[in-house]
Amino acid sequence: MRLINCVTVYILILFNFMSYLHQQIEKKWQKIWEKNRSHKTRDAFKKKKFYCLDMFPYPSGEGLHVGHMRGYSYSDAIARKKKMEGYNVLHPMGWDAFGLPAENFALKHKVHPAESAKKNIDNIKKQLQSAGYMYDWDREINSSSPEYYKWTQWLFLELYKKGLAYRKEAPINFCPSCKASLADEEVVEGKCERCGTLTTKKNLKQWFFKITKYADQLIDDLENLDWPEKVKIMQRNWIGRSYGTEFFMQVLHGEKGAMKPEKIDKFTCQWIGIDLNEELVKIKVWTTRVDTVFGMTYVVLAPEHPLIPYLTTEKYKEDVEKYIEKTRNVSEVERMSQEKEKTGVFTGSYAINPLNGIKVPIWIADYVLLEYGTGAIMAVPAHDERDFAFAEKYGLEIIEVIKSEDGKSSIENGAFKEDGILIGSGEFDQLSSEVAREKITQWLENQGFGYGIKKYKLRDWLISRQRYWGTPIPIIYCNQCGEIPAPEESLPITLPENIQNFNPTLDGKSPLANINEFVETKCPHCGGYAERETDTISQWVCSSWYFTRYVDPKNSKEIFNKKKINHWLPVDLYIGGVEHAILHLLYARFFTKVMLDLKLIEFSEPFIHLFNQGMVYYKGKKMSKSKGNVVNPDEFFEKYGADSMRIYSLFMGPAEQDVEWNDQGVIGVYRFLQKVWKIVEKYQSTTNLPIDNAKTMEQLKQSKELERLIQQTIKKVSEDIDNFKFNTVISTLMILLNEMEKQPHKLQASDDMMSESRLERRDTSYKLFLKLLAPIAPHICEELWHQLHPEISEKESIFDQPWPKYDPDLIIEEKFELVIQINGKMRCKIEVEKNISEIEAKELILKNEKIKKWIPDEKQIKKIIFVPGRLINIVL
RNA sequence: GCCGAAGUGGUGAAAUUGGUAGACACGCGGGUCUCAAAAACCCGUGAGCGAAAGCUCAUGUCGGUUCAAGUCCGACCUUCGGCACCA
Repeated sequence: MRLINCVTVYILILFNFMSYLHQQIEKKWQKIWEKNRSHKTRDAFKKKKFYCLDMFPYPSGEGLHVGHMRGYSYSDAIARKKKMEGYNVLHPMGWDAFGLPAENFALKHKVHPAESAKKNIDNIKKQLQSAGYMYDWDREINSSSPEYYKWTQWLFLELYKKGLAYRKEAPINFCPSCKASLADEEVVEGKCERCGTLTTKKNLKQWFFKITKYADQLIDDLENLDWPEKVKIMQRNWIGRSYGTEFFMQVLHGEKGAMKPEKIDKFTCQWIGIDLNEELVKIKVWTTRVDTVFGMTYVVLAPEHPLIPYLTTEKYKEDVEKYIEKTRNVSEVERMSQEKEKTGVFTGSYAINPLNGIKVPIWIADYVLLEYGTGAIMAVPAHDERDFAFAEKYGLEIIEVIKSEDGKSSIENGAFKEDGILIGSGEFDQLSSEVAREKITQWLENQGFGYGIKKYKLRDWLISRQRYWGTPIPIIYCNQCGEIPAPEESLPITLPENIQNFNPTLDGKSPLANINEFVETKCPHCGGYAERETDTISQWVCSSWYFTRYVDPKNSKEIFNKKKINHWLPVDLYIGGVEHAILHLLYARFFTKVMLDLKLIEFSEPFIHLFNQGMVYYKGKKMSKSKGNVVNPDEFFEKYGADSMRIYSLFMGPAEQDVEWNDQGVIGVYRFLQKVWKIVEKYQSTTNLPIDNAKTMEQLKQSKELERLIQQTIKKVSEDIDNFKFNTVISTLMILLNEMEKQPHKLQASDDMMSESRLERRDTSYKLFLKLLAPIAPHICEELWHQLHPEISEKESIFDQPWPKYDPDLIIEEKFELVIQINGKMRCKIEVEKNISEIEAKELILKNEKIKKWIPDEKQIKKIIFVPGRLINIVL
């Protein structure tokens, strides 16, 4: 009795000693990996490469939440599997540290943004390290460090030299709360993307990048990318290419032609089509429906159209001025929210339709936008619903010029918008819309009135910000020499660090404008007094090229080494949230195309394969600390370990789908890992037991089945990881583990039913299992791997092991359950040989008692359908 | 308004791409161990009827194609994303 007690105590101690202590194991291996520099990537140009990239985070004070972890866990698992498959893997991480969020955080907490950024980076880095991701920290980059932004400035100058960076005065989106200008892409529903404040329009002289020059390439090259279709569509829509016709119309100011305007700047002239050399001014309109041109009954100009003062007659001057004043004060959102009620005012002038010489009134209305097309439209109320609504309200003429092919169209209930057959269109009558568009455009071209042209919704990218925390724009203004780029050797133009007040100013200037030591400089040309540009560069520019810097992050001589960049890029797999579908991904593609044109690189697209992981919700909402619904991974790391967290974040649901975090869910995978631990421990303790003792036929059969299951698991896990189906990867491994638990005996060479050659091709089930699990649970697998291989040193990692290959011969089942259906309903199943023939199957089932019960009379059988390897269906 | 995605147990979800609906988990119920609890382990778990074998119903709704539909086709409903007076 006492002896038994002693043994029990001993076993208990032993058992406790061997239990799964995730905290110890994870810390242990994180240290060993770091010590051995296991995650360092070396340039091995002959080896096949894999560049696996996460969207770099901005160092928020909130730290990481489990939503971030989800994406990182996917990429880490893939990177690890690729490593085991023999690829040289580049898997770096860095910080998108410049920009408004970081600056706003710093302002709120009254610290210097550089300080808070550093603190936040340290914290997040610690979190990433305790998750055990295999980032090569030697390649860490920080977009706010001078070593980095030197090259942001350098790229700016390269764009400047190419004429792709320019300054102009324009009405730009302005956030009154952030006190900064915003790019179109940063305005969502008329609100600031970051803080949600309603934006206003403000006229400022600003820097732009000529992204419109690449509009066609940016659309066309989407074709060959392995990206989610959704993102491609969003980009296509954002660029918004449409094909149409532009033509000029003569203007009658009262009875005479209108005089040409005196001062309109070059940009605007180009935009709206004013030729200052001509005596009389013309209006340029653009349309995608030139087939409806005979239905034009008026012309509309945008309220900001510069020709308005020259067109408005004395009689209407007051009305027009009032209307323009009114529209100016209406914010974007109000303009949209007014139920699209159309308003407008007549100018008193007329335009002449070049097709039929008919004069039509020129109106002003805010449903026409200056920034799109030419800021002026031909209005065809019969065939455009907006024009229809406007014409009805102001009693303008409606002339029908398109009939549907069946002649049934009617404009009584509104505009007929579809294509059809032309009527009342002179020589173009009876043509289809499609043909008419071509013919009419041709006619306009021949007469010198117009031409066919593409237009885009995309506008040039506004990159200046009136804020402190960003890359200074490397431009100098000299009274004598004008706008001068900073000389390359003067880079980086450093951001002054010792500054008291980095609050944005109200007058639309950057806080840098108040720092004389920064502003005042010498003109690189004449040596005289000059001033620096005080706006900084939007952080979206920093992140438009960061993926190239990882290949050569410490190079101080050039932006990156040519050989390295062309070896490693493009990125093979890019993982991040859909929220960057337009902004970041479009900008990064633009920069890549520019860098190609600058001959810096030899590829035209940055990211071959893009994957957007779904968002993690908590209590039905997006995670946000301010709303108090953040799941902080740190406590879960402590309680369940990084491996459990990683597995659960992959197990929650399909990778591309949004999921809801459930605190209970992680328990399931924690139990799974405990079971893994226990089984391997148990396996080890039975190592010395002679297998032959227990060798019965039943066990042999079982071990053969287990062997088959292992092979099937290798296949399924390998394929599912490649297809991002991690949720089923995990369930497959759970199934295998449950089976292994039932059959704790080992598959060994002494199992004489296995041929020698087959044994050579496989490892024991436990080792195979660990390899399959390793990419998603690296710490526990590394630990158990070493326990199973006491002979190897800590330097040899399970991740240096080759990824398991399955044996196709071993997968095939010899028997299967044949499903017997009657009229398509499953009635019973019988176990049969894998390759049972149709005739054999029929014979077999008709003899079956259960089936006989369902078929009282064999003559009733209409037909029998046999699906080999699956089922047989009897149709009565 | 236009474009896109999705609707399956109490919950997260699987489903060989037209062939056994609900794998794998969470939760819940019952049990073992314990003085007790926790943990762990075992059994059960779509709904309805039945003592049981078993049967019927069930993948947002209504139709259709098919021997066979969660999967394909048509119409509709709901939810979530994106764009939004883009001529």
